[in-house]
Amino acid sequence: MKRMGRQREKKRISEEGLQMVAARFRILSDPMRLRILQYLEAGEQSVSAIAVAVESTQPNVSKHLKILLEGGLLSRRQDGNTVYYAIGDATIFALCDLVCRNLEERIARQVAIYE
Amino acid sequence: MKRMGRQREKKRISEEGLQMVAARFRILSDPMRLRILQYLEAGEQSVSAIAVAVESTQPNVSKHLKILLEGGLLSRRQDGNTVYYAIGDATIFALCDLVCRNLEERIARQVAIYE
DNA sequence: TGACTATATAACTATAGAGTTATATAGTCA
DNA sequence: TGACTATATAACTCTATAGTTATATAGTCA
Repeated sequence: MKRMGRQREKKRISEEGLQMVAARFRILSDPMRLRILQYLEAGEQSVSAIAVAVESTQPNVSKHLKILLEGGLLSRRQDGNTVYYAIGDATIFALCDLVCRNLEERIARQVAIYE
Repeated sequence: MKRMGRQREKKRISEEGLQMVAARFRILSDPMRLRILQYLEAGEQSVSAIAVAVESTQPNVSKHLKILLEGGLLSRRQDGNTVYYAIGDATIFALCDLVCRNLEERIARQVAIYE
C-alpha cells in the first residue's frame, strides 16, 4: 500500500495545472537557457560572466535570466554593482538527466537498426 | 564507485545535445499536447475520440499528434479507416510527475508564508 | 463504381518570443 | 559631484507556431 498523499495515485491534472506544467517545460525549451543552467551547475556567476560563457550579449542573457528567475529556477544575489545568479531548483537537472538518458536510448536503438 | 558508463558522471552536454533536449521540452510545452498525453494514459484512442476528449478540432489534434509522433512520444496504428494513437514513451509521465511534484511543493511553500 | 467516413494536409491569421541596438537604472569610486 | 561600471529595460525585427477553414487522401460499404 502506497502513501496515499493528498494527490498522486493517477489523478487527472486540472486545466490550470496543465498550463503550469506546460509553462515549466516551455522555460526549459530553449537551448540558450539550458546553456545558462548548465554553466550555473558549477556555482553562482555574475551576469557578465554568464554572457561570456554562453557566447551571447548581456541584454539577451539578462532577459533569459529574468525568465528563469521568475520561473523559480534561479536565485539572485546582488553584491554592490554586480548581480550573481545561481541554481535555485536542482530538480531541473533530474529532468534534464531523464530526457538525456531517454534520448541516448532512442539514438542507441536507432543505431542498432543499422548493425 | 559508480557505474562509469560511456557518459554520465557530470559531463557537459554538447551544443547539439542541448538542442535535442530543448526540442524535447518544447514538445511538452503545450497544454493541448499535455491534455492529449493525459487522455492517452488510459490507453490507445482514435483521432476523433481524442478530439472530442480534449475539446478541439480534428485538424488541430492531427497536427499535435504528428508532432508527438515525430518526437517519439506516441505510436500509431491504423485499422481500416481509423487511426489509433497510443503512448510510445512512458518516460514522459515521469517527467510530468517530477514537474508536478515540484510545482506542488513551490505552491505549498508559498502558501506556508501566509499561515 | 459512387456515397460516405476518418484522417491528413495546405493556406492562412494571429500571437509569442528570441535576438538586436539603444538607453535607463543603479551602484562604485575619484 | 562626475566618470565609470554592471545590469535591466524598451523598442524593434524576425521567426516559429497554435488554431482555423477548406480541401485532399484513403479506407469502407452499398
